[in-house]
Amino acid sequence: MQSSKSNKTDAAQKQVVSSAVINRLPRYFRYLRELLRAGKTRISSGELAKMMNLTAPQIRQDLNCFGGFGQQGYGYNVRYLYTKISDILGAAEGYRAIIIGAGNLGRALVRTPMFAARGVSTIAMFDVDKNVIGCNFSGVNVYSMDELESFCDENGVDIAILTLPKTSAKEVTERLSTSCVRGIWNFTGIELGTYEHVKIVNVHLGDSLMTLCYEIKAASDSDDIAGSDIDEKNNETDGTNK
Amino acid sequence: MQSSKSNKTDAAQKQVVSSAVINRLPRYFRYLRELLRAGKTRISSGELAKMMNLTAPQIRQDLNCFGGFGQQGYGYNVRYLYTKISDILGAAEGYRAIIIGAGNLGRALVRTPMFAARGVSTIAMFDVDKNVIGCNFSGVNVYSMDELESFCDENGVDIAILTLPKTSAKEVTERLSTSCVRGIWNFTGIELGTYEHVKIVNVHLGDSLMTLCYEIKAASDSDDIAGSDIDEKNNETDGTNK
DNA sequence: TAGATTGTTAATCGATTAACAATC
DNA sequence: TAGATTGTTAATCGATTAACAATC
Repeated sequence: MQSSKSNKTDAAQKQVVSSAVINRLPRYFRYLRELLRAGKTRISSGELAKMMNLTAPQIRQDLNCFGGFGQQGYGYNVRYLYTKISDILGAAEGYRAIIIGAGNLGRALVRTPMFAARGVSTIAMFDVDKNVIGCNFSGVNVYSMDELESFCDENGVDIAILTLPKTSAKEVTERLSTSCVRGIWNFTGIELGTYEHVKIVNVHLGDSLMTLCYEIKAASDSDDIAGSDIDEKNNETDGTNK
Repeated sequence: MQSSKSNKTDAAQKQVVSSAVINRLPRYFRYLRELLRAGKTRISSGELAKMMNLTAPQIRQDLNCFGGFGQQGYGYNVRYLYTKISDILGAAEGYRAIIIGAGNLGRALVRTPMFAARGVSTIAMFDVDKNVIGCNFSGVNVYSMDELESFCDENGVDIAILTLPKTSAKEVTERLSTSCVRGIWNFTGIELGTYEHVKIVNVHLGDSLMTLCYEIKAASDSDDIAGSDIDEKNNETDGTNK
């Protein structure tokens, strides 16, 4: 059923893929999973574009950065495309993650199915609080921070999730930078600097909150100016945080 | 000390400000707050550009969408610029927020200084669990979901923060859509649809996690290809989630 | 075959960067 | 005044959209 022709994912990518494209991939992943769940087997770029508030040629351009995943006259096979996008995003790598900071945020995260859905397994939590060390949340044990390095070495940890107080974030990052950890998912809100062997992705919840405040303000501002349509065009976004 | 000349924030903006610019504003806000904290009184576009991994003309262009905040030969007054950006983003509006869902995530959020730093006050939490209703977290009371509409009406709630299970998200959103609430900050990971009078900003933590997975994978891929510098250029970002 | 829809090139649009006159 | 740095226009670059031939 699937085109056996030129599959560019196996070969090196033609050119550097722009970050505009990369940033859309997790959204494709999300919508495709939803389609899969809904039992849809095929989809055209036009249909998907309508769902996602994009244009059909944009979707075709994006996907063609990685390979010819569709079929002329047919469209895209949902399951096939989903697995391809998963591969591109590294969801098939089976990354192992630890959560550093077993407070409310850490506990909230460990319970979500988000990790499993993306091929990431949360194998441990760490904390400094003796009352929390030894506890178990959703089947994940809390270890002492003293065991951080040895645990990482022994278990081949790929990702560290920082849900600890700002004050100790920098110090912990330094410790991680010399471990086998390859990525840090940073919820502390502070900048951690750059490290050669560790990728850092920051979650700036405050930025997101401010975006909401801005949109509320902009909406009421344009209400005030009777007949004005300033910024109304922004309303046609789907509210996704870019 | 400050230029008394053309201040465009008071008047209507010349033209629609692009979303590329809007999305950078919370970052400016963050860096300026940091500069303020560090006691810096003035900064040039060049200095700020270096800090933020942008270019100087880009910063000047961005800021000039809203007004002439700087002074030739001097640069920008940090405090003045900070208050201007705050105003543009609506941090001076004094928005009132409620947190719907007093689980771990809700409790983690209510404790952060994020809200106060952005002029938002969290005035209540809501939950369906009788064991949680009546509790108090960081000085914020948990109310029954039955009281949602009446509380919003009586207290002029602007923002609802959804930290409840996916399953009830849609129903609660419907209820909110006919209230005075003007913005929803959605942590549930599902799409809530669009409403005429309510702005929705989604926090897709899963997307952010996938970005990290992609970067880890891309880094190890380019290691594999000896001598190749594919995608290495992406390393010069500051890791900020766009 | 006819219809549909992709993959891909060319055209357009928008955002970033360069340059420089204005001016503090 | 001289030096510095903004505000702003013009040039470049990159991303999106339009168009269409290829082909399932």
